[in-house]
Amino acid sequence: MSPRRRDAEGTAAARAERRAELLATAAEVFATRGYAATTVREVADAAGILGGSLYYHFDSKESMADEILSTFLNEMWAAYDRVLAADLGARDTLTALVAESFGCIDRHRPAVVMYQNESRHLATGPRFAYLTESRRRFEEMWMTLLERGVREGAFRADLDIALVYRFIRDTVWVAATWYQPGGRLTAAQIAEQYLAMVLGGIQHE
Amino acid sequence: MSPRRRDAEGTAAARAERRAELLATAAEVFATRGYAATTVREVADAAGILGGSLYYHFDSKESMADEILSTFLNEMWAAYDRVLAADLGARDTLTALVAESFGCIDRHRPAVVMYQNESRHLATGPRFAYLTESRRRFEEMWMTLLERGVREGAFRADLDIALVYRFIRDTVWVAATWYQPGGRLTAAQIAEQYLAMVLGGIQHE
DNA sequence: GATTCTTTCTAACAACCGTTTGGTAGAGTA
DNA sequence: TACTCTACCAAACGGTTGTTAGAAAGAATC
Repeated sequence: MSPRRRDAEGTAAARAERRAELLATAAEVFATRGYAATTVREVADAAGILGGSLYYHFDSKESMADEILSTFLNEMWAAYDRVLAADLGARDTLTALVAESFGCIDRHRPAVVMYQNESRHLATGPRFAYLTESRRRFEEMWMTLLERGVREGAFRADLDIALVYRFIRDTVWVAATWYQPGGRLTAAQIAEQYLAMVLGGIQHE
Repeated sequence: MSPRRRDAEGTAAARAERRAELLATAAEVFATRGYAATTVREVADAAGILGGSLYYHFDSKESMADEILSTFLNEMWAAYDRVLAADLGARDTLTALVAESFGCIDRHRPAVVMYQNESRHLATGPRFAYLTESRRRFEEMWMTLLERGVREGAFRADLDIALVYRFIRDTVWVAATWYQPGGRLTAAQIAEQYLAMVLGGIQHE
């Protein structure tokens, strides 16, 4: 490994770090003000630079959203795949998936908020086709799990599976809009309470 | 009542009807494409007129959003107030509130979607202060109900009330994003399934 | 049939948007 | 000290935005 090579790697690493820094800032602003309503000048402001300077690091505003969302989704699916590979029973799989989901919210809160609010509009463009594909795979995974759970006798058979799927999906992810890392409850505690609710209901027996 | 007066009332009614028509169109477009991302020309297109013509009926794009949201919230609170006035037990009150909520989604789906997606950003302006007030009152109502339910022994006491509140709030309203009037399930059927899940849980006993 | 009133169109406006271009300060290298 | 490269600034660009003013078409009224 030549010195020239090491330098190139050093600057590449520094560059990637700055990118990640700017993306974190952008995600925060996009999440709080909304992607369409946010100007690149506002993102730059929050990062302490001028609007045009962002274009040294990124091709476009859209490519920022792209990188934010795809990074989050890749990590999410890596976590999900680990759970699925463990090959647990339906109930334990659901528990683990929910726990991982709240973990994702903890680590990628602004990205999850963006996904919730903007994915439907963004997904129309070909660049964001992976959003639609992720959504499809997500639904397939959960529906298969819920059907298996009913077959195994772990879940109630008198509920509409498609409805249960939507309820679980929505409640889990919408938590990103109010969750505060470092708040009263940790992501793990919220996951625990959430599971107690979803599995057992809120009614006193 | 003079003829002149009757005419004035007639045109005022026709005018209000046209307003409502345009607002329904606007709400639909705002809901599907997002408020900030939607141009007034797109709204006008959907209504079959030109962009500038909208300003004969409305002061601004913002005032359209205002009228859409306040109309929905007024009707929602009227329904909620009827439920609260009936003075039922905690469990029946919750059931009735959830049913009314899905009824609101059925009648005001685009407005509910808008409220979900945009209220946070809009509420920063003084014109939309009622959004914040409605949110506060909504939380107060639900928290009071849940606390009463625990006291009465209707609801489990081992759950975090604030979390249960958010859980119920979010799942109910987020249904507006996928609910289709005239679809496989009616609003009442969804409410029924939803209540079965929230009250009893999805786990087989 | 002339007049008025209602609703829409035509045509623009200033402001703002995402983006580009060319320059520059400063650190690293020789 | 001279050169290079990185990260940013300064200033502008064409296009789009919400919005406005005046004209025009058509129905209602007299």
